Amino acid sequence: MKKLERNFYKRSAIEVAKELLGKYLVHEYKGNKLIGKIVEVEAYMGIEDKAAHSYGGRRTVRTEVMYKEGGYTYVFQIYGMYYCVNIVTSEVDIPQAVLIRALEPIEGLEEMSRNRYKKSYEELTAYQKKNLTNGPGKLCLAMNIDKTLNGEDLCNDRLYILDNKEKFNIVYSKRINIDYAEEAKDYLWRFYIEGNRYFSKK
DNA sequence: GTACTGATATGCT
DNA sequence: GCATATCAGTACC
Repeated sequence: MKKLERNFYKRSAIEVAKELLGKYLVHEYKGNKLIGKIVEVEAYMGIEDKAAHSYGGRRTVRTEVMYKEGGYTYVFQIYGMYYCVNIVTSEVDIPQAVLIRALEPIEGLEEMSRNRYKKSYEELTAYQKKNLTNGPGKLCLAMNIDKTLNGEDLCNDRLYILDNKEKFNIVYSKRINIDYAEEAKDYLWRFYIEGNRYFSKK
């Protein structure tokens, strides 16, 4: 499989979001290689999207990286305890991003299990196995993604995405937990792979 | 399986 | 001060 290149990311968040489904997110560190298949995403369309951190052109230390060209990560901390990973898309000064909401664990399950529960994979209950990476905060823990990876270039070798040609149906639905976003909360900007058991929520 | 609660960084008013 | 792009633990079906 081939690593996705810069041009893949330099399009609107909605286009990139749909095409990210089924692709492999890879994190290499300290001799570990963790891989998860992207099964659920949400598009955040920047300036015009009330749900986006960059709505109305808001620009702070936290949101700065979204103003870069596509192909970088935007990692932010939420509720004081958890991280969420986004993929920055589009061009410079167009602050769009795709939130990764769920992964299917592919490689490095033992390491993911230790990152999440401090236990080996064999010791996990069925419930814990299913919950390894099926939510934005959970997958960050499992993949060992934190603030130090904010602004990381996905065209490097530390964190990147592999292409994958797989056929599946894409389900369109409303985004999660953005009730404050008025009319924007009803936009169908959340996409997931139909029938995959590792997505976060109906 | 659902319902409730608490943890607490960042940016806004 | 207050709200948020969340999750785990507990209690109860």
